[in-house]
Amino acid sequence: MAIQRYKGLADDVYGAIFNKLMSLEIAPGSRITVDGLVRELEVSHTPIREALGRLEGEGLVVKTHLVGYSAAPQITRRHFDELYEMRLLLEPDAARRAARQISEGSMRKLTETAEQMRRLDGARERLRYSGFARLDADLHDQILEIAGNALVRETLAHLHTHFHIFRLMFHARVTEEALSEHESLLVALSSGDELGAERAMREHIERSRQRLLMAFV
Amino acid sequence: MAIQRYKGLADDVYGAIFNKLMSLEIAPGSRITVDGLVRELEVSHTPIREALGRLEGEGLVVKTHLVGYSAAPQITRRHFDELYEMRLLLEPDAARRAARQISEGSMRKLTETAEQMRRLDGARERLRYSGFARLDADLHDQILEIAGNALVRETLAHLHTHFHIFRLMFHARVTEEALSEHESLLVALSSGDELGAERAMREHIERSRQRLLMAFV
DNA sequence: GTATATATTATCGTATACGATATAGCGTAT
DNA sequence: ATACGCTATATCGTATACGATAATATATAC
Repeated sequence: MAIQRYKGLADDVYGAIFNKLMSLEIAPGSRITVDGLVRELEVSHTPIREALGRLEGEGLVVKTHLVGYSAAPQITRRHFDELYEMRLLLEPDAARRAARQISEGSMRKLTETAEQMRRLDGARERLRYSGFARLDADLHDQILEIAGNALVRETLAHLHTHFHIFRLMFHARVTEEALSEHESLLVALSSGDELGAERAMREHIERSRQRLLMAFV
Repeated sequence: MAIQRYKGLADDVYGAIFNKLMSLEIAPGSRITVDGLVRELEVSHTPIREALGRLEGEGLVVKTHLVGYSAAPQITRRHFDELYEMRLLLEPDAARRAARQISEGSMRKLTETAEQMRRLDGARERLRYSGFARLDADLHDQILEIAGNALVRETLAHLHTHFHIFRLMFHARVTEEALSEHESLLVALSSGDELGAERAMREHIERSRQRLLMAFV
């Protein structure tokens, strides 16, 4: 992640609201009153409105005139499908590029992340899945970084933000399968096998889609 | 385009600043003072700050603590390459899907847009290119709409916004070539030729890239 | 008992005032 | 002549006060 310079009090407020949204302390679709935040965070209206404006620009909150702000609604099945369709277009290609030009340092970092995920195996169920989702996102982001297209990387990170709200809802036992899929992917990457990496990524995303899909039933 | 409900005065301010950015009345990288906008638009600080916050969330302006807002910097060669790389991953696939399921009404609307572009041929140079760019964007957006993935469509529309600032910079004579490329694309779409549409779209984007690339020299 | 109208409250929307910081211009010293 | 430091101004950042609108609750009439 790129370092961010301090952008004023509104920046802190932004982070506070962002965390509330990610942790589901503010449920999707529920209202967000600025007076409530004024009392809770003990700052004035202005930085709060500015932060909410930013969140609106990013699509995490919506605004209705003379009614106020509310958290963006829950992800729908349609969005879910569209997101995975888009990932399948972008990420396998990124994996192919990554396999072509991966450095030793990047490979080591990637392996370490995968190791961390494996170690999470014994942890408590709910906590485990939350941590797993975060590390999985990190691993995918690392590959996109190696692939080199910052635009694609930022776009997916942004979509991931929306998606994360959704992911936290489920605590499916998905780790073991995903671990072996990551394994195949990393093997292809380290050996510079472009087509293998592309195929492994595509399969991993398709399977991930299937695993999460069950939650919709 | 989806209809938007009125979101208050800040919404008008947002539109005003947005237009200034698109028309290059505010140059990329130049500073935007809120007091200046207060005097010019004759509204108070609050709606202006809220609008700037939203624009920041969309990445069109950047904020520096205790310095203020400024328009996002000019697009770089690197961004340009990344954008086209991403378009090549997403749009040919969209063209393929569109060819599979296009309706008669959509096809008619598409043809009409292409006709409009052809009629622009005689207009004054600068005006022509500006209008051409807008219609070209519209045509691509229509195809993405037909393809059905709203997420991809919104993402590209968003990137296009950034890109538009850049496009207006050039007034290259690119219309004639592009017109025939659109022709091939529409023929493939109307005949339901999936692979042909995909190929035509890829070629169109690649050629568009080459045409604009000259401007970087 | 239900529906409609009115009053009250909560919240958004806007404006203004004050304090803090950075930038720029000017003067002085070397 | 140049460089350093100080002062002044412009702009951001924050807080508070007031007005407008919508949602809710209550009371009255049918």
